[in-house]
Amino acid sequence: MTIAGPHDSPVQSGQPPRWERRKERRPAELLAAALARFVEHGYAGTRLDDIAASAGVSKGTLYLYFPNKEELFKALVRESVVPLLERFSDRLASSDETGPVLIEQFVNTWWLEFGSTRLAGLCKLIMAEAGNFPEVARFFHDEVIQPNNALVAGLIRRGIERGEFRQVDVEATAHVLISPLVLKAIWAHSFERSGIQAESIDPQRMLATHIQLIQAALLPPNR
Amino acid sequence: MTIAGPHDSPVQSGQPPRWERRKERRPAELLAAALARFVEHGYAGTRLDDIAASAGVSKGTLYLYFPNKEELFKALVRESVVPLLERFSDRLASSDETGPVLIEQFVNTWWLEFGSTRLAGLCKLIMAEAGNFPEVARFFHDEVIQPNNALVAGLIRRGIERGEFRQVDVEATAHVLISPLVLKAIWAHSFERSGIQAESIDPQRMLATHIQLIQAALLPPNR
Amino acid sequence: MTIAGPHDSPVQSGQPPRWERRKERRPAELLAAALARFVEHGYAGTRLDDIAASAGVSKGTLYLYFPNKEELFKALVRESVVPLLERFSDRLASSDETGPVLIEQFVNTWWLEFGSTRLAGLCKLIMAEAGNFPEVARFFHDEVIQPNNALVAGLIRRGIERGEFRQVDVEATAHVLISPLVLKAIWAHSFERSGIQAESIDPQRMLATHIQLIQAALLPPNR
Amino acid sequence: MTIAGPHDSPVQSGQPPRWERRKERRPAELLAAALARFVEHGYAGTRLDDIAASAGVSKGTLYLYFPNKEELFKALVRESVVPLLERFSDRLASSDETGPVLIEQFVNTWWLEFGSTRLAGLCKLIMAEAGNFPEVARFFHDEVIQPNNALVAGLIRRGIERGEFRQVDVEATAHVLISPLVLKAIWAHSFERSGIQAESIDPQRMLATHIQLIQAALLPPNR
DNA sequence: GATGAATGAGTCTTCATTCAT
DNA sequence: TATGAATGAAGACTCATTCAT
Repeated sequence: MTIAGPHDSPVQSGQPPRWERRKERRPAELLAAALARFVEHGYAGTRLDDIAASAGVSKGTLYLYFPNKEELFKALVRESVVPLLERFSDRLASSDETGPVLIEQFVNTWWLEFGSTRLAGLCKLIMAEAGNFPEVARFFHDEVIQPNNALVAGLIRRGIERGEFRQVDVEATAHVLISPLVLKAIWAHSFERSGIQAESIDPQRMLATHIQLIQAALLPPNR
Repeated sequence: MTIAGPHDSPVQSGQPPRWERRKERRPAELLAAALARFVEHGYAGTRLDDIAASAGVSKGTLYLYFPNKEELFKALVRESVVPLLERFSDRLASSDETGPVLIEQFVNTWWLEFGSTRLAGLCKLIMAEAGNFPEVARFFHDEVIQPNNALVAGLIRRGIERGEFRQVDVEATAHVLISPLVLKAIWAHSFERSGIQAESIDPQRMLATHIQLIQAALLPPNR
Repeated sequence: MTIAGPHDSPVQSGQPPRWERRKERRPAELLAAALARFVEHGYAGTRLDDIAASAGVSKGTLYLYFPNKEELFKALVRESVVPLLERFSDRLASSDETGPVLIEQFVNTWWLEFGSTRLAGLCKLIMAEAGNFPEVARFFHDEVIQPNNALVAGLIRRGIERGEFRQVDVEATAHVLISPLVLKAIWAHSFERSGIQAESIDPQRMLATHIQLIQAALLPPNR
Repeated sequence: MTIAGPHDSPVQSGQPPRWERRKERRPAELLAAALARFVEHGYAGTRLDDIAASAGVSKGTLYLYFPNKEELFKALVRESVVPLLERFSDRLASSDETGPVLIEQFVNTWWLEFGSTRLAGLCKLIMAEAGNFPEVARFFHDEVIQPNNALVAGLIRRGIERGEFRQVDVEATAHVLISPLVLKAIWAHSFERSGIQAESIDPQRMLATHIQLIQAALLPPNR
């Protein structure tokens, strides 16, 4: 994450540059604190006081970096989205593995790098606030969900073209493929956070099954 | 209690009365209005004034039926859940169709009777508010999600026992089977509500694909 | 207490008149309930709902007899005051006992007929609400307190004239004489109501001492 | 904490700041304003808006110092009581004057330092609200009234032991001695505040008479 | 008359935002 | 910069009052 302050303070000569970096990191720290709070309590349910406290600064400091709560929220989404975008595309697009292997890689990588991180809460958050912040929802959809779907669709389409997968509705299949990942990630930030883990299934176990099922489902009717 | 639509008072011609008594129907009307508002704006983001207005009553009237906002919310969940519980279990459990057909029936019925209704928003709502209302989340999990999972798991297990399905991790497969349904239902109340329907896939199309895929995935390896 | 309704319902011939009296008594019952509530919780702290409930009628019924809360309160004071006015004056003014005996009679009678009754709470109530209802306070002062003081002052003045008491500041002495009675009566509706009775002194004991002290204090410097 | 008068900010010339920090003095100022308002209108009849306005701050500021109206009220009683406690005890307990002189001193001091101050209204207030705040009433009784009674009882008992006073019921006499003081103090915050001063007697005049009477009443029967 | 459901102005309380320090 | 005291608009909730039944 590369969130920089609005001003780059001129480094005093002789000063150890390490301390300057602290100031540059402030906004990112604030956004991290905000993400955690927003995910847990929702937008309206989160007080700026809480965000400030959990970031270890005073309430007023937030206003040095963000003009108001709404902009803080939007910045949060914007900045959090950037790293998501760069994660998979390159890696998977240029891989020369076979379709089934690519699917396995995608599922595992997605979970590892997104589903299991606190960023997954972002997805829940945005869905919950879509009614209040349509532009944010659109932004997230256009920048994250749509590309992600396209990526998966690409994998499947490539597999079909190569004869590794049977003919299916590519877009619909992409949705089906992604759904268990997304839902499990969201789940982790709602029910499972609230101590409801009894019957909850271990993600690895579910993902392994999911991979097997989807691979079997896509097997071409060869022979 | 079935949550009714809002306000259709058969006012006789003449001067319209400033208000009228509807002790019986009121609670359901209020809950219906509350559901719509809560789903759209979240718990904290919804004003009681709005709920009241959208139910066609004044603010004070809400307090005749519910002691406060939180109890209104809990009542909403409680009352909405009851009809959900009775929907599928009986029908599917006693069916004598084959496994693949049962799955198709389940998916279609689930979508028809839950996923495509406004009650689906309840799921999103509760997930969003799980952090603020753990008891509500637990209630919903115990009364709706868990039984639903068990129902699906039962279908799969029966299919395996009958040799209609191959051996799989039953619970994990149930999750995988349900996820696209749930996510699509949630989706409908977030992104798609916000006018983001461009790339959105028609539910029927996705569900049809989902059914095909899961049926294929569960096909026993015989022959 | 002779509180009558605003309308005297014409007695149907043949009807047992006892039942009609019920309706006539309504307002008095309502005022009695109101007095108890107002004394306990103050004017603003008392809900009309409570008064109605404690009188065994519905809220709306109050409005059949009193136009609003304030008028109910004023009626309460007005009606309660009437019996107070007639209590002592005649009896004591026309007595031919000696001064010390009259004082003893006054103290005991006052306590018996006013201080120990629920009407004593009225005094506390009016004092508490004097800031909000100056007219009521003035009314009570002019109709109750002032005459009462005058009565006591008259007793003392007569005693002095007869040589039963020594020369004193008559009005000031009247105040001193009445104060312990009033304060004890008020006390009974505040601290002692709240379960604070531990160190509280039995009224009879205090009054007996009070009588002795005031008699001794007024003893003429005879011999 | 001594409850201070309201607001005398030494604003420098130039543009007056919209508000200024006074973390130290604020609580006392707020309590002073609250006392005045509560005494005049009672607890329920006082709006926090009014207290704030009369303290020269905004409504929200009250909540920086007190969590809610009830706690503000309790803090008011608590803080106001402390100075009362320290007023008389030391002075009178260690005096070596004779009994009659001590009584005169007590009456005059009590009036000067309590009865004639705005704190006297506190007594009326607490009596009026005893029904709604029993704990407050008990606190006030235990911390103020009871010690005060004990102090007076001590004076009388000492006088009896020294032969300066005749044998009397000590506790009852203490009540009788204090009553005119308390009632006059309460009076000043009810009827006399409402412009009913016509027939009201000057406190000095009444207290002088009270002192004479009680001294005469306690005179030992010797000689 | 009597009831109590419905109303809405009025209060308490919260919290995003400002600004003196 | 950073702080946190102060603000005031907004929202939850109450309750005197009205009015359909």
